[in-house]
Amino acid sequence: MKNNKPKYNQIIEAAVKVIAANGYHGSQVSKIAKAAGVADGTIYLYFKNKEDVLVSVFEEKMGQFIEKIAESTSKKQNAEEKLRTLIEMHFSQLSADYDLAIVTQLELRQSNYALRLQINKVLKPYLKEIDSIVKEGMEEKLFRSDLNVRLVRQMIFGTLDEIVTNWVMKEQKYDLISQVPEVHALLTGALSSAR
Amino acid sequence: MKNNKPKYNQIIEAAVKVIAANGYHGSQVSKIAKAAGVADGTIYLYFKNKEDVLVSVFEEKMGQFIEKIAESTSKKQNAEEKLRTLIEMHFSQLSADYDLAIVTQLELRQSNYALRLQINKVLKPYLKEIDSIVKEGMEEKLFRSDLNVRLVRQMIFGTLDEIVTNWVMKEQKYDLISQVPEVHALLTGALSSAR
Amino acid sequence: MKNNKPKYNQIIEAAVKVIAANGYHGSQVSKIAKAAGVADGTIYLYFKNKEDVLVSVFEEKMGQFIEKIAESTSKKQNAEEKLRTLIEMHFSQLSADYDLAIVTQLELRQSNYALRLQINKVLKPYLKEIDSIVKEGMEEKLFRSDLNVRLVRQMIFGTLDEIVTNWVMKEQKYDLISQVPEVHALLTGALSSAR
Amino acid sequence: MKNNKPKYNQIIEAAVKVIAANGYHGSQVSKIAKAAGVADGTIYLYFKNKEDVLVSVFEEKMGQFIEKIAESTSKKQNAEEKLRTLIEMHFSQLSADYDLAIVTQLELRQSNYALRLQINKVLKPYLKEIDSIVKEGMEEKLFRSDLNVRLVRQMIFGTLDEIVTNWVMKEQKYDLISQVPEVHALLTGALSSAR
DNA sequence: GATGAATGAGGCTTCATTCAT
DNA sequence: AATGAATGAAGCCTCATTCAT
Repeated sequence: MKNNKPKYNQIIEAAVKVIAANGYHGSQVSKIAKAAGVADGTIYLYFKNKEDVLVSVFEEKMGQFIEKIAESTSKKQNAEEKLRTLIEMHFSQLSADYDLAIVTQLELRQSNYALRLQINKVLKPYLKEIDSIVKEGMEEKLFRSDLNVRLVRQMIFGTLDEIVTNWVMKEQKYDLISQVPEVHALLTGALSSAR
Repeated sequence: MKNNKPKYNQIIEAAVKVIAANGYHGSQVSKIAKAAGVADGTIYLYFKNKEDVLVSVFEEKMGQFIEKIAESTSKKQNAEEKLRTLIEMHFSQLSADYDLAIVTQLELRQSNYALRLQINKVLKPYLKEIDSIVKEGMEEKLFRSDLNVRLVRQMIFGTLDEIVTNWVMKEQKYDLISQVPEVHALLTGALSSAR
Repeated sequence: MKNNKPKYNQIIEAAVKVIAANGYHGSQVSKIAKAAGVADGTIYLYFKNKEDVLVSVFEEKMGQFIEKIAESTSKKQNAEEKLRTLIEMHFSQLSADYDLAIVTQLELRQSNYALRLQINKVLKPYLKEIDSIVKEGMEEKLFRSDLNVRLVRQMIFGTLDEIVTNWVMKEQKYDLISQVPEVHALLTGALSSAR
Repeated sequence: MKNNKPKYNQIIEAAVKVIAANGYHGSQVSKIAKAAGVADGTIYLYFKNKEDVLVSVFEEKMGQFIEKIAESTSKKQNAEEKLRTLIEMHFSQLSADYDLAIVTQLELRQSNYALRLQINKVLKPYLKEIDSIVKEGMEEKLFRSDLNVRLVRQMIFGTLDEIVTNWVMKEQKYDLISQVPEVHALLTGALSSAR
């Protein structure tokens, strides 16, 4: 797919860099085109409009992001390990690509309501993944059996998201990955059936 | 105070309504002025510019929001009760003013980086309030003594914020306040020293 | 007259200072009012509108300017002396009041066509004064008898005006009054019947 | 050059016409664009902002104006002839393009201080040209050897400028070119070494 | 497929002037 | 006579999108 549409990927990569460097409102189509080494009009051969570029950035990047997390968690044996892996992968991937972290945590959130709905659609599989880990944990009796899955998912995602956003805004002045054990302990503590 | 600056408050109230109805990007100064029943230019007698109106909306509304929470929690005897009250007040206040919920959870987040920094400044006291509840709980031995206060605060705020945002985006199709006990159970479970 | 309308004169004096300090476009009515120690609305009790303030500044200041020149030249015996006195007075008065020089040479020229026509009207008596000196010089046979009075007046006024404007724009880095003899020599050279 | 930048020149020409017809303050960008037969935004492909359009009008037009004068004077043998040619060219060029005369003599002078400084920069070569004629005349002993070149230049430019401005304001009710001999006589009279 | 010059709608802000007190 | 809060018209500029080449 990448080799089939080299321009498409050039534009996606350029968009991430340009948005990370200039912010959402400073990322004009012409700037992205220039960074991608194509003409302005070429963008419109591969994308319906500017919003489509941004949605696609999110789709491509978060698609990979989520895929890798799912892949890693699937290798783990129980819900607690899967949750730890999910946190680890969430933090490590965004740690490894700071441009992407800026774009997903700060810049794309400045988009309008329509784009935000699209973004939510892209996140769906990630949220489903969290849901199934929670359900699995309940079945495994690792987690309390009376958990409200939706609320737990919102807690988990809200917590991770808030932590990463703070880390990005603090300009990564501390290490994100080293927080994994504590975060894992907090979240399993909330869910745990052990008392 | 309200009677001292009637126009100022008219404009703030109008801004909330207009932004809730039209979205951040659909809220032109002229629309806010019209809704407030004043001339466009009058806005600039009370605010430096459009951004200042938006910051002030957040300051005024979140100021009251936070103040009421602090007031209520201060009447409670221990950290667990304080946390429950904080959750209760957070949910009930936004439940009671759906326009405000739309504005704070969805629309004002579309603002530029500068405005977002201002918003963070306004939120500071709320985050401090959470911190002191956590610390109090640790002193009271209700919470584990080895908690990382920053992480816990990010978990609590991230969780509440994500829950409310989802509720707003789902167009309040379910009741927010009835979720308080479960959310409180989850969070205290995460923090609790009891095992 | 000054004692009869103290506010009127306060406003005129304030206008000169404000325009000299802030430039034509930086001199809002409210700034002039503040400098004069009156309310904005008070300006409109003494002047028809802002343009009327500016015209009046010019009228009052240039009225005095011209009057003093006429007074001084009238004491001189012949056209050559009168011309020297006119140059001397023109330069010395503007040298003595740098604010006024800025206002008349630079700032008020940025006004619109209508105001400029008013300004020309105010200058009329000065131009007439020049005319009569030229005519007197011709009668006295000091000047050539075939002079085109209009052209000569334009030469004299254009020369003095250009010299003062340059001096103001150079921020009075040299002395204006010491140029009088040379300027007088040039102009009388142009007019002189002696060959 | 004209064919290389057709839009650029269309806009310059349109600006002269629009300013001559509507005055400096009545010349909105949209009016200039319409007169040039381009979209408003097109202006900004060729000019940084509105001020840049006006500066460019002056640069282009006065550039040609000055070049033609320099070209003509260079063919003359002595300073007196050069001065006559300079006056002739100054008057004839502005006579031939009344729109340009209105723009340079009346409208562009209403511009702000920044634009005026730019205008002065453009005029520099013209003033230098005058200076060198004066110096040449002194070397040729046609002019007095003790002339203050700066003052003489200010006299010459101030005189010509005042004459043209009056002619424009009088709506060209008389012929400008026929005044050349008299003006030349006056100015050479001022400078002449013959006594 | 690729280009990039051209388009044109849309909104924040200033400030001279008014008028109720 | 004096105030000053309120008015509201008016214009520069950006930038997503198109389309002739």
